[in-house]
Amino acid sequence: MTVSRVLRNRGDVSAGTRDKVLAVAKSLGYVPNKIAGALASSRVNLVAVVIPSMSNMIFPEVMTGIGEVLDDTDLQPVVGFTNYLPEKEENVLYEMLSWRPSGVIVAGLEHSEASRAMLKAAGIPVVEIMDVDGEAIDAVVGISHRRAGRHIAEAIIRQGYERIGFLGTKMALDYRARKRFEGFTEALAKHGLEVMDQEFYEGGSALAKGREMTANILARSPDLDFLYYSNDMIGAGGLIHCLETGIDVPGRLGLAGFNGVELLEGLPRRLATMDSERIEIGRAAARIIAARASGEITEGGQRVTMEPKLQYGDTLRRYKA
Amino acid sequence: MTVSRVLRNRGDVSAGTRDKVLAVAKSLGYVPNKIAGALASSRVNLVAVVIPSMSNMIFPEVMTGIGEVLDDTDLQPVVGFTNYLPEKEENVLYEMLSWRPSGVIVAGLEHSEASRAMLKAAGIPVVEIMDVDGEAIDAVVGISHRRAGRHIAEAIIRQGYERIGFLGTKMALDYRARKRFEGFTEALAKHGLEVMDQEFYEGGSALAKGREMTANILARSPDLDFLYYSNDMIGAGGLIHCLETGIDVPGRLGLAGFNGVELLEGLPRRLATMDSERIEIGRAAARIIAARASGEITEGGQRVTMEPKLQYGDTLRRYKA
DNA sequence: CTGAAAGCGCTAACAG
DNA sequence: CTGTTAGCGCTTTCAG
Repeated sequence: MTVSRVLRNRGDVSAGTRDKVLAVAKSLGYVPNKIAGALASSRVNLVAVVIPSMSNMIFPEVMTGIGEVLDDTDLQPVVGFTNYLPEKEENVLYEMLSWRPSGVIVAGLEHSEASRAMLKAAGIPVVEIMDVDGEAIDAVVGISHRRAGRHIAEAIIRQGYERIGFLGTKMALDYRARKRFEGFTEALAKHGLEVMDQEFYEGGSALAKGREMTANILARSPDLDFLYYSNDMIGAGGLIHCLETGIDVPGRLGLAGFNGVELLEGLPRRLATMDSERIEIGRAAARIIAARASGEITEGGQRVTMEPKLQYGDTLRRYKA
Repeated sequence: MTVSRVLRNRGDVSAGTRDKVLAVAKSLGYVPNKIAGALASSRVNLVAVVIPSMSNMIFPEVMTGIGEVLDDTDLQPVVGFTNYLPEKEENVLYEMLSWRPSGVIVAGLEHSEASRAMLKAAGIPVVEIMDVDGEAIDAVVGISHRRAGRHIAEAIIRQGYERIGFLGTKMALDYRARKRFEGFTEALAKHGLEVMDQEFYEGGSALAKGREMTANILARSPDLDFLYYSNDMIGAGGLIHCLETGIDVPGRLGLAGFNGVELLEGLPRRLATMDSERIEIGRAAARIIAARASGEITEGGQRVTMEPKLQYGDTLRRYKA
């Protein structure tokens, strides 16, 4: 039909006919059927976004970044949650790929063989996000968590701390947290140091857990002079504990977290942290998908490595700069 | 083909043929094309979720609830963001409805005429969430924000506070915040009281803004004896300000927020608040969609009103209970 | 510039 | 139990 041409303002149609069609369409409350359209044209304006969950404050921000840039295109995000479970990821991917999306944005570089195979076979742009330490399927955008861990360890050592404790989550499948930890201990080892005590948690309010864990670890190992937290929320909990119990921070005890969550900016003291560039990662990933979906870019395999800056805040700098 | 039957394990197929088909499908890395399937069967396992944004901590939790229950079904969420803009909502809805989803979950009861018309004409379950104060298109699940505002005002008055200040956001289009405020002032009026001073913000870190606004309003109106915040984050900022400056809370000054964000549970003192039941709202909405999509329930128009409880925390109770 | 016709890859109904 | 057939509502190509 000519109608199709009008609705997609494609091809030459006389102004008269166009107006007529538009009028009728509106009066009928006509909503096109993209399913049929997609089937016929094999073009789908959906972008699959596969992330672990929505409940940890970091992925919502990634989504915000993605949403921002897709907004300027005709692409729409479809989200799926994996709960950090590889089998779940596989299902979700299968499900989503069966809609033949224009691209896939997936968190992490660790996937089951089947997932990798599907992604490779899909023939669409795939952007793995958050992490760059590993082998990518196609494009990647993220930070090096290993490097981030090293980086902070070095800063801690440089400030003269040497009895270091680590507090983190129990998440066995959080590869990024693990890589940070590996980079961290590796850098300590280079200076002949090691983590002297550790404490893990799961579930519950991170802030409260952070207080609790900090109290625990200090009770057990009172001579620690630095606590490295795997995320800012528990770090903030630790900071609150120290403020309440009058521990001299950063003199007697230094603290650092990870993520750079803006949300904590109003605390009495700023926790040392490292920005994980979440929004920017979302934006960059979406930009790659958009550019490739529109044919603006044809090659794949782009690598975008963000360089998170260490923010000393008020809990890491022992010596005046 | 019989193949179709196997892949959807439908109809009677002999075990032998089934296995053969499955084997071939796997070896080929076959991923079905849901577009064609949907077109042929006019069944789509997508649920449209239309929310303002992902950046305010409340919608991610709603998504979590939705994701949780859809997980046990074969339904998948597709999200669209409106940024609190009615025209944007209209576009997003149009876009999503053109995929003929099995249901729509949309935040709020306020929509453009066109949006309402589309939703009504779609012939699929529509669940409006968050708010129940207004006329629904089909099903609703949420809380009464007006009632929540009244409720907290009454509690404040009961505790003997009477010089009350309000701190909130500038969001003209946040109808729910406005309804809370209306309920709040209405209840005050009933007792011959009114809001004595107000302060608004936009953008930035809510915690930091809360501190700043609290300092401002108290500088301007030092005789206020209660501050009601439109959300917990700015409320927490206010609480921190009070703790730092040594203001007696809740003796000389009472504080209350709104939302019940679990995240703040580790603060030195618990802010009075009211749980907005976000996860539960997400779950209930998804349950309605799931039940109706599966034909388990046929009638529409269900109304689920959550009853948020007032949590006194440590900043509202002046008198011993 | 506008119409007609042929599919897109599947499901549903119907025969065998 | 298994094969065949006719669409689903569009886009695309090809004639007018």
